[in-house]
Amino acid sequence: MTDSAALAQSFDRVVRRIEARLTKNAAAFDHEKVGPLGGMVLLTLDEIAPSRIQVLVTRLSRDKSQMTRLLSLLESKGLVARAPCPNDARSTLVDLTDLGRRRVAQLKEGVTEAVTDVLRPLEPEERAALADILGKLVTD
Amino acid sequence: MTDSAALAQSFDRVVRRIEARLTKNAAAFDHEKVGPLGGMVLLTLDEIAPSRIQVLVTRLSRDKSQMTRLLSLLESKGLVARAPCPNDARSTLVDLTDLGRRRVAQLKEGVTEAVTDVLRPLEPEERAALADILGKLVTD
DNA sequence: TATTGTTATACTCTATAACTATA
DNA sequence: TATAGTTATAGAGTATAACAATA
Repeated sequence: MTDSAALAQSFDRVVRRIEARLTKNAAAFDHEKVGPLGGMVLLTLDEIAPSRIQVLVTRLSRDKSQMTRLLSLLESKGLVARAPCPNDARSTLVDLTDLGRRRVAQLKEGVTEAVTDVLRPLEPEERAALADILGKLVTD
Repeated sequence: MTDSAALAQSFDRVVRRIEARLTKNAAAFDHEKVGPLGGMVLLTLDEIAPSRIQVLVTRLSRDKSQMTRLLSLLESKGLVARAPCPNDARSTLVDLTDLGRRRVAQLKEGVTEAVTDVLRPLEPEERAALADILGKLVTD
């Protein structure tokens, strides 16, 4: 049988290793000091912007109040911009600014380096399998 | 090619989903209110106790000061016990108490339920492959 | 009534540095 | 000198509830 609790521990350990490496080298790529969560939001926006805030909340499984605060921070640093949603006056659209796009590129380099480092023990096929399997878990 | 940044995002999303589910149902299994990190430490001790603190620090990739604080909390709740290491007077051995062992059992049920829920989209072989791959990343 | 987003508050987790004791 | 563990502090992340505006 596959022990789910053991799986949770493995997930935690792998993610913590990645986070620790990212934090250690943050000065090299997190020039605006957006932090781990800020980085995730920027990377996500790079894929799906412009995006409604609620979409970010659901996709990243974070609290909406947290997303509000974080977006205000990113906006104050000139990395993202909020605009009213034309289809629904309750909603707000968030998009990357030009500066935001440049920072995302730098962010990606740092993240790629950390992840590559942690995944080094894997064969290319295993890496591909991992990407495939994780992809199936976050389809939406 | 396999995009490492995308992989990091998938990891984050999967782990956050698990964490969110765990938090939501915490009242059902986290009777001592040890929190997510406290749960991880207890699950780890269930596998490798008695263990030196430094081993926990390395294995979980957490800061040693954080581990000190957390262990003091767990000790105050009667879940773990510290004892001097006979081989090295600088070190401290941590072990689960009987109460700690009982709590771990309950914890495992809650974690198993959350992880099983999140991994439901996977076929059994994919689940096994995931466990295998993650296992290769945390060998030590 | 339900949803979107904001504000406020309390709690948990993390990073860093300084310190003591032992190897 | 180096390692194990502790203490202290600041910063980042998270959960919860209450609120205003719109659907």
